[in-house]
Parts: sequence; C-alpha cells; structure tokens
Amino acid sequence: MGITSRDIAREAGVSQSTVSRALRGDPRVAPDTLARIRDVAIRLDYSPNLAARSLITRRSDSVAVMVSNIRNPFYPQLLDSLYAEFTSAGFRVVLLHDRAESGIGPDPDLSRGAVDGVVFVSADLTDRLPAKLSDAGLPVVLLNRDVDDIDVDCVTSDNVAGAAQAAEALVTLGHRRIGLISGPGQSSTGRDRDRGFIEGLERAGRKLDDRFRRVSDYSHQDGYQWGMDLLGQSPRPTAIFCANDVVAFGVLDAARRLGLRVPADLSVIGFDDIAMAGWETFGLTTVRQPLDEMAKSAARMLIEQINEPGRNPRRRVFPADLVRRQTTAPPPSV
Amino acid sequence: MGITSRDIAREAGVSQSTVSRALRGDPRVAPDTLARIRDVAIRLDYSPNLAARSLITRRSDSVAVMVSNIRNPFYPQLLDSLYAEFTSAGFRVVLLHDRAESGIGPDPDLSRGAVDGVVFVSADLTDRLPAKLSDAGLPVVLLNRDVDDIDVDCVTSDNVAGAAQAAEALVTLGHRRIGLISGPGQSSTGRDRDRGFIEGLERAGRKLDDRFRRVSDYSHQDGYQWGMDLLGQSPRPTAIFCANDVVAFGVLDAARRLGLRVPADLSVIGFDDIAMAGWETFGLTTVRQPLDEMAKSAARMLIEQINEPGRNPRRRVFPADLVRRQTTAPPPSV
DNA sequence: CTGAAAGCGCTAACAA
DNA sequence: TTGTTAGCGCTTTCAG
Repeated sequence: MGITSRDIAREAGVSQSTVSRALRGDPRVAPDTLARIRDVAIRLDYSPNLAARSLITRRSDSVAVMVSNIRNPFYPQLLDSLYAEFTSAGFRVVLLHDRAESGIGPDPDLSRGAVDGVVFVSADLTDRLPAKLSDAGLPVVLLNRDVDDIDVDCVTSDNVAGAAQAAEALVTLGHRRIGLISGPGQSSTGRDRDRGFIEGLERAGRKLDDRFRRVSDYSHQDGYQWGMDLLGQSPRPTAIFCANDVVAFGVLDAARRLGLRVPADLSVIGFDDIAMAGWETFGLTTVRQPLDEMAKSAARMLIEQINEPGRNPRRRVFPADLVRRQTTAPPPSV
Repeated sequence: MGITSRDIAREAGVSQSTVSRALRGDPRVAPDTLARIRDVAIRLDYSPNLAARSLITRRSDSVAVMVSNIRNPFYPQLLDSLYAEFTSAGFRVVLLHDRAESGIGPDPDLSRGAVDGVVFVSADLTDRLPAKLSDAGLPVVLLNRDVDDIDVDCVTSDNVAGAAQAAEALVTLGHRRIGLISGPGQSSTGRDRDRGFIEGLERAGRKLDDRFRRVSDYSHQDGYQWGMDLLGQSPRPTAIFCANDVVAFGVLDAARRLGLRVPADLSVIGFDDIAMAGWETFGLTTVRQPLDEMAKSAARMLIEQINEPGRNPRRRVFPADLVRRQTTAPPPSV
C-alpha cells in the first residue's frame, strides 16, 4: 500500500531528499525541479506519510479537545469555534471525553506525542490531569474554567460579575423569593457564579434562602428535576437563576409542566447565551459569555504555546453581561 | 524529551525488543521479566511513541468522523455514540467538518494513514469523497445517508416509510392544507423523506400543494424563515411536516412569533427525535430514528472493515416510526 | 541547488 | 523465552 517519496523521486529523476524538500516548500529547490516533482506527486496522488513525518519532527500537528459531555448543547458551539481556529492553523482535532480520565496514569491518547496540545473545556476543579500534562511539558489551555493553584493558560469570562448582574436585575424587578440552581461545586464556573449571585443579592440588601437553593450537574435533566422540586414548594420562588442555559431550559420545562406562565408567574435567568437561548420559543434572559471569541482565544493561546514552548502562563478574562429577553418580569402581584 | 523503550530495556536489563513484546502483551515473555519491565515502565512513566508504532503497523488506531455542522444539535448525539463505541474499541476519534473538502485532491487529514477509517455523517449525495476514499482502500461507512451508485457500507433508517407515517397521521387528523419543508435535495434523507411524505399523502388520496412546499438546509434558521413564509400565506397550511427536528423547532418559533397556537392552530411534525424533541417545551411529534443504535452499528461496521479488509459492503436499515407528542391535533374547525 | 547518509522509536522477522 | 537485525517513510545534517 502506498506511494512513497521514493517513488516520486524515481519518477521525477531526483533524490528522495529533494522530493521532501520540494514538497515542504523549501526555497532552495530550483523552480523547474520543483515543478517536475509537483507534477509527479499530483499525478501519483502522493501525500506524505504522517507517522513518518511526526516521528522525526516530534510534532503530530494535532490537538485534543477535552469536553465532558458533547450532548450538552453548550459544548458543540465551543467545539466548532475551536475546530475552525485549529484547522485553519493546520492542526487536526482529536475529540476526548473526560470520562476516560478515570484510569490511572496518563491518558494514552495524550501521551507520547499523540497530540501537540490540549484544550480542556470540562469543568472539574479537582481534576489533576491538566496540571500533570502541563508539568510533563505538554501545552495546555483551560477554556471556561479557571484553577488558581496550577500554572496553565486560562480563558474565562467574568462569571462573578455576570452572575451579580443577574441578581441585581431580579431584585430590581422586585423579586424577593429567589431561587438558585448552581453548577457543580467542583467547577470553577459553578463556584464563581454562585459567589457572584450571592454577592449581588447581598449588595442589593437581600439574602439567599437556603430552601431555594439546589445544585445541578449542568444538565437539562437536573434543571427539570430541581425546577419541579423548587416550584413544588409553597410559597414557591418567583424567580430562579440557573448557572447555565441548559439548566434554565429544564426549569422552563418544569414550569410549563406545572402550568406556570413565564415570566408572569416565574422569572428565569440562565448563563452562557448559547444559540438556543435566543430562539423564540425560549427567549431566555441570560448572562452572555462571548463563547466564540473565548474559543478562538483559547485556540490561539494553545497554538502559541506549541510554537513557543516555555511561555509564561496567561489568563484572559472576557466580560459577561446580562441580555434581557422574555423570561424575566416583575413577580406576580399576589 | 521522552523516555523510549530503549531506556526501559537498559533499566530492566533486557533487550529493547523484549520490552516491546512485554508491553504489547505478547504471551511468550517470562512472567518475572514481564513484571520487571512493567515496573520500570510505570516508574519511568513510559508509554510508546505512537508515530513510531503506526509507521510500522500501518495503523493509526484512530478514525475520522465527518460531520457537516456540529452546531446543529442533530450531530452531537450521533457523535457521542460513535465516540463511545470507537473509544471502547481502542480508537481515537478525529473530528472533521466537510467544509474542508472544498479543496482539490484528497483531504490531507484522510490520506496516508492519518486515520484507519472514516464515518461520514454529512449528507451530500453529490460528494464524491467517500467513493474516492473507499476506492483508495480506506474503510468508509455512511451514517444517515445512502448512496446507490457507490459501494460502501451504509446505515440508515427507513426514511420513506417514516415520512409516509407522518403524512398519514396528518391526513387522518383531518388536515387538508399541508405544508412540507424538505431537507436539501442533495441529501439522501431529504430526498427519501420527501418521497415518503408525498407517497403517503397520495396513498391517503391527497396531493401536495406546491405553494406549501419549501426546501431547507436542515437548519433552525431555515425552519424559522420558511415557517414565517408559509404561515404568512392565506390561507395558510394547518400542518407542516419538517424533514428534521431542528427545522421543526424553527417552525415552532415562527408560529409563536406569529401568535399561532400549536397544535390548536397549527400541527407540526419533525424527523429524527433528537433528545430536545422530547423536552416539555417542544413536545414535538416526530418520526423517531434510533440514532444511538444507528451510530453504534455504523461504528461497528467500520471497525469490522478495518479488521477485515475487503469485506463486501453492507447496508443496514433501521425502522423509523412516528412518535406522537403535543404538536399535532385536528385542524382548526374554521 | 542537490544527493548521500543517518536515524526518529518502534515492530517483526529471524536466530539462538 | 530472548536477543539481533532490519527496516517503516520521512526530515535533516553534511558534503559537494
């Protein structure tokens, strides 16, 4: 199987190394030699064996993107932007789910030159893998998460400020029984959004009632379940802040299930502003993260690390702002 | 950078090839030799260089999954199932968008041993790439698409029968002004669902009115746009069949925008039954494809092709059945 | 500007 | 059961 550079060399009447040079665009190849080699290469449908190349260059020209659950609509959007950026820089993208991490020892997919770098989009703060890989010299970027105690590149938005805006908006509308469905405690976004929301509430002279507080795993199912739970209480909250949009969709579903009107009976705010949040059916008021920019920024950071090993870790924080749509209103007058 | 099998060999006092054998689980390595080697390997955090291995084995242990637009919620679900199946069989998954195909010549990511096989989940019938790759000896599987004139493995559902069920259901409910928003004409699913729907209508003694017919690219935006268009006519259709769920969501959005109640004023049926279709907010009546099974089947087919080159192409068709939810009802009595 | 030669780290005959 | 040897196909000095 397979045409090699040797075949091209023989056919073009040059040495194998000249073929290699020519096809890599080395400037010191004579124009007509180049032309001849290129012709033969095209005619024989040749392209270089990547394993052989990467064995010698110590580059795989591919990067890994680690997500926790691709079915969660939050990730595909990020993944798409990452993909676009990496592809246009000549990198292949390998998909990784972090369930795989459960094993001991380094992930085989990440070790020994399988990829030139990794973007982590998963959320677990307790996860030591990024630090381990980074220490081992592999370029690593954390996207949408932040970890204080390790020195790697991070791209986030201002989760604390964004969540605080949500709190203020709710208080300003007149809500007093306000619910909170947090993200996982091991995630930096979950933690920061919690803090921001509670601080925002307190700044407005309100305190969060513990009976109105639940913790989700960022899934639609958890949003639905805790939404049903919260809204089944009496008195029930008149507003719920959800640590991400998908959970907010779950709460919206619960409200609909219970026959509550949004926003007349219940206000809901999400976080992220994924594309679906803007769909007419949801019209979700949410805190917008500039996801595409964040992804592009993360990709570029990784590429820079790859091309310039030993850079100092950088941290990039984007603004996060409330966008008002149709799921927020003053509380019912009762 | 990097510990090699040589280092392990020296440390363990054996030859390099014994290390290779031991770590690959070759049975003819003495138990204590094996133990010693394994100890050293773990201590030195060794794992084999994949490029070197694949240079010689002619295997990359990775497969590509080609999708057209990962932001479309249809794909992540399939991708997740494919991923699970491939990963548990020891394959890495490389993500590919078919925008990249635009270039001339074989996709560099697919050529020369970069991957051991490809699953195409994109939909374009006019695309010659699968045939070209397959002819070149690369294992290829088509998922959710079918092409008559090329000989590769296909996994689909019975799109014709499924769409016919949708037509019959609508007619049985009493609808007479029925709209159709098709998928792209170059996609096999678009073509088959069209045919099935029209045949189903005819079998029930109805004919599709061309004024109620639009063609989408399977996106939410097209669904919204054509939904607005169709529903802006007078008289307007009382039911719309959409060639996939995402388009149906767009139509639902359009209906809501126009103040129409679903299903009282308008019935909507989708196709696929992606997870979101079952969310309370949508409650979409749709034709269910067993997506997870289809994906697993496709992955297994590809793996079999990889392990057993030169198999005869197979074609696997799953049933597709209507699932009734909240978006269908008899037409308004006016 | 081009060719010869070395060798990346591994697997896989082939011997012993 | 283990070691020796020969490459896989490429990139990269080093000569010329």
